[in-house]
Amino acid sequence: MNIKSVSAATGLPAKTIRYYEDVGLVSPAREGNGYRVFSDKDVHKLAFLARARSLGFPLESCRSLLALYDDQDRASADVKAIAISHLQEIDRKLGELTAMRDTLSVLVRSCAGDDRPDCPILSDLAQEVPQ
Amino acid sequence: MNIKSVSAATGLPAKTIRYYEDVGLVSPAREGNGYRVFSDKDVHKLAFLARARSLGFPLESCRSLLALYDDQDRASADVKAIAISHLQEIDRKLGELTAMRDTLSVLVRSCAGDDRPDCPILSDLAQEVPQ
DNA sequence: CTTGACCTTCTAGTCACTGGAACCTTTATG
DNA sequence: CATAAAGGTTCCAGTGACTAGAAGGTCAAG
Repeated sequence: MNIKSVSAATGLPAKTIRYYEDVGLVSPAREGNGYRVFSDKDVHKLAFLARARSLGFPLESCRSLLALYDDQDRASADVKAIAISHLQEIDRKLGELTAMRDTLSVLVRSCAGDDRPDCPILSDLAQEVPQ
Repeated sequence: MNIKSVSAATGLPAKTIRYYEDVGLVSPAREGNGYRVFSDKDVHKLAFLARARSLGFPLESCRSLLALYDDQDRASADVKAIAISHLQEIDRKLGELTAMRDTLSVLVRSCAGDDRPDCPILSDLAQEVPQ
């Protein structure tokens, strides 16, 4: 299987697959012409990575998760710990974004959005007393 | 006012203030010894940037917002347009993160988190049929 | 005179790709 | 058989917004 087919099979861009090889996440074999050849195992690994990335795991966590997947003697606690710490990070970001959203939507609602210069959004940013 | 005081006044790290000068967002004067001297105007600009960044505006939007703030003939519609587009981006990210969170929290709840290897989190990532 | 707290510039690293250039190989078509 | 299109390769540079660290200059206090 060459890179284009793997890209189609996993949904990962070819560039990304090459990048994953660069950082040692997959090691496809090579044909005589230099082309990468992906085994079913490689493809499965890449699909795993695609799924893990789609859940927002950082690449280094993906690497750990892959290693745990390969380790028949793993403890599910180790997997869960990675997932929980990622969940906490997501919650942190959600909190941040929600706070931004709340402030911004109030500001947007209060701005006339016409051709006059008065603007509560700018007043807020400039930390002026609202007139 | 030198960089440390400005940092204290705005909450921005000195490194960040230098970076903002690098990319042309502020242009503090220089003393004979090469030290930056920040006017009240500079400090106000940096406080504006700090506030806009804390609402998640990209630096280039901050640049536009600063320009609009300086332009007495602006239309508030232009400011509002930037804010609305940022709000949409935030909503997009919130949607993404919420979807991740939903999936992940289900997976985390379903994982025993003990010393046994069975793990629904890994099963999901490997796209296996849950046993 | 020295110490310590400032300040400066410069380079390189972060994260996870992505774009593009320059070039090679294979396959299909006239 | 020539050629063109569609695949493949490597390598370099850029993204955003900083941040770490090195090497060194300046200034005020004791």
